[in-house]
Amino acid sequence: MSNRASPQAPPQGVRGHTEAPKREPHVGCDGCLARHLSVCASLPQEETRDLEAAAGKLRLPAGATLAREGAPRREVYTVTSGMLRQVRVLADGRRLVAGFLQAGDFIGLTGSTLHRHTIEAISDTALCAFPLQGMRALCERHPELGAGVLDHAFHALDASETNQMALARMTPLERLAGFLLDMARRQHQRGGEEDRVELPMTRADIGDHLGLTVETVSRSFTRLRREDFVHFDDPHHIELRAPDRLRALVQSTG
Amino acid sequence: MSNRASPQAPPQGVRGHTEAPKREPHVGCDGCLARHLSVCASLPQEETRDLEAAAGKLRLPAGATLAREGAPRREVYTVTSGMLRQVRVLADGRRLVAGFLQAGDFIGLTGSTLHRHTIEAISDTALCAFPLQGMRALCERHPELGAGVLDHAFHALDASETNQMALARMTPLERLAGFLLDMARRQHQRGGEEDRVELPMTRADIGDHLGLTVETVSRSFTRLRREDFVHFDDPHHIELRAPDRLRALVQSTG
DNA sequence: CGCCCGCTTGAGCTCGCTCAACAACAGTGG
DNA sequence: CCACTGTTGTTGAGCGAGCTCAAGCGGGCG
Repeated sequence: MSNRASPQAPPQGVRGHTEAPKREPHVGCDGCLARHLSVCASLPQEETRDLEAAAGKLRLPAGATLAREGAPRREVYTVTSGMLRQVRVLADGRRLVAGFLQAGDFIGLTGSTLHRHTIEAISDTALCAFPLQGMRALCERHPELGAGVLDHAFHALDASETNQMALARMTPLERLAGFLLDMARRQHQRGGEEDRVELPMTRADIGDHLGLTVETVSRSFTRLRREDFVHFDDPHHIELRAPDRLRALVQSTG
Repeated sequence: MSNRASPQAPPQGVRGHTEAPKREPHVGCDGCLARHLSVCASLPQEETRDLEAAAGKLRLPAGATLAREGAPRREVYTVTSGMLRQVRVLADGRRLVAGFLQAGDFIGLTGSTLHRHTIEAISDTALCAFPLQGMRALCERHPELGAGVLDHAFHALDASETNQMALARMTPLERLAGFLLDMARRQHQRGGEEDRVELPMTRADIGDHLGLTVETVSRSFTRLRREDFVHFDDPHHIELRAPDRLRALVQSTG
């Protein structure tokens, strides 16, 4: 066996309690913080009426489960705030975190009628929900929307292959450095500070994303800190001290 | 360093000589062996005129390079016969084989104006080529075609994440077993025998796909053979002796 | 207050990598 | 025709990076 099976997350929620996801009517795309990042951006401002009509707003507390691997899909989502993880689990508990979803990210990049991941909120999260049916109709009426979905699929594919390279051929330190740079870039796009990364997920989540154990993730953080690549007191708020030196660590092909 | 850098393939071709790719006029989709598998299948038989008009036929000898990572993209392709590999390389030579392409597979699943992979023919290969421009026009005229591309992107994404799970959390034996089963399934869809797999690629290619060294791939084959999961004399023609026992090895979530 | 969870650190071991050798084979050139 | 060379696949021996096991610390929550 290559890796210890992570202890399964509790079947529901975290911190003992599980609030049910809260549904609210959609309030309009105009003030949406994620609009410029999401598939919705492929539609001009004036043509969001159709979207708004179909959309529902959804709030998930940290630890809540949005969807289970293998369960039927009824909706697609756009994340407006917070963070979620997409998880696949083997029968014996070995876990892969396929990705972390943030504002603007799209949930529903599959042709399957079933969910391909279990999707869990890491922090308190808000989403826009669109029924699958309505989505199909919307895409026919607004081809740009379909193009937007395709574009997100292409990006997801590229990210997935980049992570394959990390998993297949890079050292723990390189994987973690690459991960931090990627998260920093994405959070900077979303208005975060350039050299700060928020990591609300646990070290186990990061490990299951990078193909490492918790211990190796922790040790790699310690090494990055000791050599002054990063600084942190709280393990969930990382300051990148030398992004360029970090980039040199990852030495990609560009 | 996690892995030895594979010696770079010769810049052009293999076996000393490199024939230039041969271009021929497209002869029509009717007799195409890959039609039912490819994006072209999303168009009804009668509406292939447009496709045929735009298409060119391309033949590559084994070892030839179709595209280089980072080079500008001008066309998309559908594979009609043979096999190719999609490769990404780091500056120091560490290599990832992102996938093996066979009849019906689509080349061009990216929104980038540049190629995301170096693409090399493993065996003699035939492709249909469509200029990028024409493709856009075709997709607007036939929305089903765009949907077909989206569907291929979804499948590629799923395959990529399945491989991520293998790379992150599975043993060499499990990775190889999963790989053989996947190749067998795909070749069976294409009319191959159910329990035979053709592996024209080298052990190094398989290693760079599964995140292993040549030696470990070879040893894993030997183990599978010793325990009668597979049988082979020629390392490129594998007979699966007990697909069900192999599947049990891979114990997925379904 | 006590328990549990998450993070970190240490000690030791194992599995897959590194290094090395060899056989089989194909292509090359004398 | 055969010696020579380079490539591919296989196997062995040994090593070290990352995993396993174990312990401790701090914070949050009941």
